[in-house]
Amino acid sequence: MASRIVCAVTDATRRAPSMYDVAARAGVSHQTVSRVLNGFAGIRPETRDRVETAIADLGYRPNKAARALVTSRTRAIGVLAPATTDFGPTSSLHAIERAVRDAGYHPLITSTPVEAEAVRASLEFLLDQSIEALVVIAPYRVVLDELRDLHGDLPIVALQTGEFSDVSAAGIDQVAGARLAVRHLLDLGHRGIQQLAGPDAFIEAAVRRRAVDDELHSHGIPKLPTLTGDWSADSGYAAGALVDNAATAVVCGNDQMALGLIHALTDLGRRVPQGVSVVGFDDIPESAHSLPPLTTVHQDFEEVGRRAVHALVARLEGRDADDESVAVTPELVVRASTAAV
Amino acid sequence: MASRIVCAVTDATRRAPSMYDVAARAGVSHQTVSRVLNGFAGIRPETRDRVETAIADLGYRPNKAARALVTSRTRAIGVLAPATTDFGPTSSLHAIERAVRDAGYHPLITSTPVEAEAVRASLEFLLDQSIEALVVIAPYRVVLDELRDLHGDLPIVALQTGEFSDVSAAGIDQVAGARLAVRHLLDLGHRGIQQLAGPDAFIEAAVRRRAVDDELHSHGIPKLPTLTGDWSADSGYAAGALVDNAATAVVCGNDQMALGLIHALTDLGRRVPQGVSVVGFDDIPESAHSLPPLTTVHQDFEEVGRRAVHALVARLEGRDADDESVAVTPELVVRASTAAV
DNA sequence: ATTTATCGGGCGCGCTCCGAA
DNA sequence: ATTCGGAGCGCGCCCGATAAA
Repeated sequence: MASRIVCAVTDATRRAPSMYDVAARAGVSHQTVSRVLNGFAGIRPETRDRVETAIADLGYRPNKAARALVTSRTRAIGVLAPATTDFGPTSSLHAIERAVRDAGYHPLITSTPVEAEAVRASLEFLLDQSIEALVVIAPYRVVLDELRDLHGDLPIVALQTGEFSDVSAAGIDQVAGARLAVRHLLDLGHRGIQQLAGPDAFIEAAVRRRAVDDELHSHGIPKLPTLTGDWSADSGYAAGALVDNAATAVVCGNDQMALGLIHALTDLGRRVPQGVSVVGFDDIPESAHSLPPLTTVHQDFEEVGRRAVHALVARLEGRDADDESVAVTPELVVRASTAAV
Repeated sequence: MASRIVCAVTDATRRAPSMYDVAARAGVSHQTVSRVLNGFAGIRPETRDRVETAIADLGYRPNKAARALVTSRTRAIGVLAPATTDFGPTSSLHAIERAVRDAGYHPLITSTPVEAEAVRASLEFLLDQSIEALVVIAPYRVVLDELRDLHGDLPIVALQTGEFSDVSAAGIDQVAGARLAVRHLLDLGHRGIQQLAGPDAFIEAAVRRRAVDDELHSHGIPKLPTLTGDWSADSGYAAGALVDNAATAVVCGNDQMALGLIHALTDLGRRVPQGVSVVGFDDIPESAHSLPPLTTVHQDFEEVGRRAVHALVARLEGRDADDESVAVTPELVVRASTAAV
């Protein structure tokens, strides 16, 4: 009893109020408080009122840790996001966080540098927080490799993984995108079509690269050496010097590289689109206002994020996901960086 | 006893192992397990080994909820980030998350649409998770308004708030940035300098706008009507039609608007920089490769994030923050969108 | 006997669930 | 029809126990 009193005094140093404090103030038992908190039926309105005002008066907030402990549920869904400022992953991230929240779960986001070590650490962290599921924005091979070793019973969904199939995935239909870009160039009469691809460490880059090659090949277009960048505008600029003389068009793995490429081409005295047509991939917001405005393959990253979460939550709640792997169809946005040959 | 057994059977359906399971397997008490877990001294190496292999064998992970419950500490730091794909906030976000983690805390990120309702909801969420501190990427007035009503004893730091002073803040020295931009133009001989500012709802936009005005005024430059955009390249494009005929230079509130503006100007037959010089703000990665490459005020968003976290953690741990409000100095990056008049 | 190293038992954190009043 | 008491979730802390020196 003495300790109780001491405790009450110590409380002056602002300990968070507990259920019992609320109960005491409302003149009910802790159980009744719990009931109104969790919206159970069978509470007399008057009692409910008393409890609710007590809650308000005390500024009481249920302790999530205690709840998680007893229910052994956290309702937390981990999100592993690459620590980049790229438009794609970032758009997806916001959409994911939104969708997770809307589904009644708590997103637990980790932004992770793209190296095995860091990915592993982030995964560890998320596991430590006892997440109930995981969504991975995983354009990188490294990330997927780490995922493989994961504890088996954690529902996982991955985004933008190309055709990777060990875990359920959502992404853009890269083959369709590549087709869109190439056909557009073909329609314009181009035959000297070169590719500036993203780094192979990105699964989507590889898929995209192959899809472009295939499409080119199936139309009997002779293959020019494939250029490779690292997604950055700088690398696109560097690639500019290597564009084949026979090329009248270049299809780029993303918009940033396309922008850099156009810059380089211009510096080199080759005009876009008069001399060389350039098509990008992604449709970042700046692309509409580059000079010339960039023709590109639009991808709805937010939609990808949303669908991924829906599939995951469906699985989590036992509902059958309509489809394990969801592919969002890209769209070609024709602007001024491409012209008839 | 019977229930115990039922429980043990039920365990086959994979309940996470507890400390007691580890203890049993290692032939020690739970207390000893706790000790090795928390790196206490006074454990015989041999005992420690036994415990550690038991942990590994079982794949045991301490239950954070239980720990949080008993220590009444979460080591979680909330991060309120705007749900945009803008370069600035995004860079800061990653830097913050990194810094928080490095300081031994857990970042709890919420990305939040920029409206009072959503901000309030995010704040509620974070508070519910009993975070120990909060870092807010708060370029918006709405966000700061919500912050005011917050429970008093939560350490808070805000980023990119202009000169806001109710909470401790970190940001770029906007006045210095504005000065850099204006002086550069002045040095180039410009006298007809117009401003394309960001929306007033963003504190930094307002600060920046006033700083530019002040600088212009103090040099006796006549004021041309200030244009306003919403940060987007589209709004910059729209503003292009409104550029004053007397203007030989425009200083823009960010790079995206500058890009849009240049696009519009070009469409309108005014060349950049020959006809009009344009300077941006931020130095987003694309700016180096726009045509013409953009002269802009570089801001180190990551540094801002890092410093904010350092200040916060210092406060959290009782160490005196060296300085309550930290300002990072911006740099002018001269490229090709500005030229002598 | 008195210290020193090593270990264990019990209590309670705030909550939800179960059975009883 | 409402409300209450008690048990226990997994863990850390306080204190006491044991063996070693």
